[in-house]
Amino acid sequence: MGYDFQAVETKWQKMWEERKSFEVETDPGKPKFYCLEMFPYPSGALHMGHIRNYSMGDMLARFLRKKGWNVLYPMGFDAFGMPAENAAIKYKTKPHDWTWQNIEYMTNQSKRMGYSYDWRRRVETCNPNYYRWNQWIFLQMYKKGLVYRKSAPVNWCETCGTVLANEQVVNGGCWRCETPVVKKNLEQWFIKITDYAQELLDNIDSKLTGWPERVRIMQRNWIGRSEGARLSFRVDALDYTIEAFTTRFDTVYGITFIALAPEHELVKAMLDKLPREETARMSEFVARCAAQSSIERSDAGGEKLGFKTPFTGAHPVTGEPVPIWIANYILMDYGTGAIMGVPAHDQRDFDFCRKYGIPIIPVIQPEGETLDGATMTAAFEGDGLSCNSGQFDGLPTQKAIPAMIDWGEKKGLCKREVNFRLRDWLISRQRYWGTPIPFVHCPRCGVVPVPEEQLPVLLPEDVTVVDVGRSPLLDLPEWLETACPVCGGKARREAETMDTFFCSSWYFERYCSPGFDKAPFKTGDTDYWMPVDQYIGGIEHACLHLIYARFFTMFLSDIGLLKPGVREPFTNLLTQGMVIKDGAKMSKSLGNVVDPTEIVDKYGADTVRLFILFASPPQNDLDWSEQGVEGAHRFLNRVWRFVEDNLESLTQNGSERVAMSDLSDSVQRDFKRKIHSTIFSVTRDIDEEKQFNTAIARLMELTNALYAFHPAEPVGYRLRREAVDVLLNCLSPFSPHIVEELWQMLGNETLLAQTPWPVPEKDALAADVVTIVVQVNGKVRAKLSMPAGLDETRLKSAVMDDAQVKEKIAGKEIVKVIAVPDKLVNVVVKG
RNA sequence: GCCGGGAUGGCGGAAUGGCAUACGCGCGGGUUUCAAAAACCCGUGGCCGCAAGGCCGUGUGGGUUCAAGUCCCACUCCCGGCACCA
Repeated sequence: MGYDFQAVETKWQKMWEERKSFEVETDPGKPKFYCLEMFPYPSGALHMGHIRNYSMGDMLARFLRKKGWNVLYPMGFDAFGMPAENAAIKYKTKPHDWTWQNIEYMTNQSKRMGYSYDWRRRVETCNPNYYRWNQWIFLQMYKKGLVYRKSAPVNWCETCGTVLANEQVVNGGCWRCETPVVKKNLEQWFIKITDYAQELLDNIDSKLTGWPERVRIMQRNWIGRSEGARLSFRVDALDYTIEAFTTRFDTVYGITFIALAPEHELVKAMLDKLPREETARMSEFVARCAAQSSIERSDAGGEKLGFKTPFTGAHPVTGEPVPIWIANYILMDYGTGAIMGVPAHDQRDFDFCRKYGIPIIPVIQPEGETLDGATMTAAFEGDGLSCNSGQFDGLPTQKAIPAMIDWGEKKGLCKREVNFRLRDWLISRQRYWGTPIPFVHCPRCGVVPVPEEQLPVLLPEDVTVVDVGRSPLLDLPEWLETACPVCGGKARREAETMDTFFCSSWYFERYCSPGFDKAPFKTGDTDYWMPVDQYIGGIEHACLHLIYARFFTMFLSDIGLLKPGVREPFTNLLTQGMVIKDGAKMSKSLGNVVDPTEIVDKYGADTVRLFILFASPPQNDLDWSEQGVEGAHRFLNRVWRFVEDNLESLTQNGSERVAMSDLSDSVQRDFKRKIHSTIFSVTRDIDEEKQFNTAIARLMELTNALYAFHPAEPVGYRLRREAVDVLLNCLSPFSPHIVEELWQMLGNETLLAQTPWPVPEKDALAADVVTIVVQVNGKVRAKLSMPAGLDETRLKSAVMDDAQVKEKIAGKEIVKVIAVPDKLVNVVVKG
């Protein structure tokens, strides 16, 4: 059916490649535009979500090229990760082989879609020429004091003797043997991303103005800054000072208990001091908390568990003894792992105290109420007037907070502090298929970095993965055993690898100079290309990837690799919605997956690209409909047929334009206007609104107008040729192959991909005649054709003189007449 | 619970406070055909009416305005994020 899209698409893909149409170079003489999509994991094949993402990016890249920008538009693969290890076991292959096979397959899929990437710049993160720079950057971070080791819990299966990723924990058990998963502490590698928390937060307001509001809010919440004070409780019996953070120092007089996280270091010290029986009970409680999954622990509705210790701490202000409890709802990884308990003004503390019979003392009274600790049914967390708070009684909350902290600081009772919800980044993974962490464990010198000149620490490729949990590196003594870079003695390599988010935090800088072997990238290239002007990808990366990449850019700028002005990697961000079918996200488990390759075979890449951009605005979810695909295909056939059927008259009438001023026939003038208003709207929809669906709708309208226009004289034929030129030009970013073929059929020797984007003629945008809507009391009563450009007064009198209008308002008193030039007149009447 | 976003024909969706439903899908009718496919043409929010025309209509209830899908207030439902964060 229709045109031979197979032949056309293959022909032009070959042509673009031969002519190197999309290869770009750093050229400070030209204005640059960096258009980037989130690179895929090479899982086997591109899915519809990828196709949607890349069809948007390619359309923009092609559009911007035609607008005269020097466009960097690259593609690569985020190629390390656990699925390769699973696949290696399943298919009895090697992660390396499986990954590279997928990379080649997916590259070919992309080429078949006609995406205009500069393929010379392809980056694969599993390539040693890439990951050696991961290692190098990691060492720079180490030098700057941003890398540290700390013991942290991992999911552990006793039966398999392995570490499990969060996704491998199913209902609290191992995904293979169902053994309950336990937390086990391991020494792990961390990066101090929290050093950048404040800048990461500040730039959201000042620099990320081209990002969707929703992502900015998500990042703000993720970073989670809160201002407050740190205070301390002296525990003489243990010669220890408990530190706690609070945002409500104004409630300090309402403290009735102290609560520690079960993992708090003081808990261990207590165990040493207590009699045996007490120790047993306490250990048992701590073990019970530890057995709770992190999900149970962090469930707001979950039961609060507490254990009263025989110790007390001194109230920071009054010095009175305050009982110390251990509670499951206190988290070790936020604040200090200890809190001041103020049940009257914190719901969690309130629930805890009601359960365990701890006294409740209100220190804030809401307006028009008097709270009584004995009868309260819920904590009061709002603002009110302080009470039971010494000299601060009667102060409203918003004043009490700063006043009491000022006073506390002067007296040495507390210290202003800012806390972030953002955690340091745990980057070590107990896995094989990743970037080896460039460190060596020496029995004499400790943990020492591999010298830069010895990089890369190569990841052995010829390995057999037998068990997902156990890294094969541990069974490769020839790789594991090495010489200590400091003392030269026998030492062991770090066998853990980096989180793959590390790889994806700077790949866009690598694209600027992909082959460079002296540094991660050439500064001259990044100075020109960075930052990315338009980034496109899924919303699911709103917090992790998009924060890590921002942090990397700040760091690389701090060490002078990126110019100081580049603090943020992505100026504009577009987050596309999911591809939905039958009401759910396409997924293998639901069996509603549509394979892009099959659809491309059936309808061609041009059709798929067009449908996917037409079916919904970019941010929305897209409902997959094969009937919709047929509609898009029908449209392209209509365009093809028009050119083919009228080829003779179209080629005989050259493309020199007819000026608006030379047209007198109203049908011709309207048609000319349709052509130019189409250019205007399509340009605006793509460039400013990022509403690709409406841009395509306008092109469909132009095509409809083209079929409806019947040229009679030579001027008409020239106009029709102008319309076809504009249509093909504006359609080319969306469906690039078919239009290239039609363009050639029309006798052009240039590539449409390199033909400048059309500019609308100003005088072809203004209308001669407009339809004036006439309303009576806000209801449409007539539509009148009027010459354009009448001012308010003349419009009013013209409308009021109209016989039809006179009839509608006959016998009624005119109260008021509102006129909007070229649009509408509303007559307000009474009676 | 908190923070966002949303709700428009049978469906996807369109509408700088100014003609609600552009464009596409689907559906109905027709042309062409031996027949079908493809293509083309016409119609397509609901109700009343032979018609002209009228009334109603953008989740619900109020408000502002000459005029509200659009702005304001309250609510319902759906989606997303965060969630015992001290």
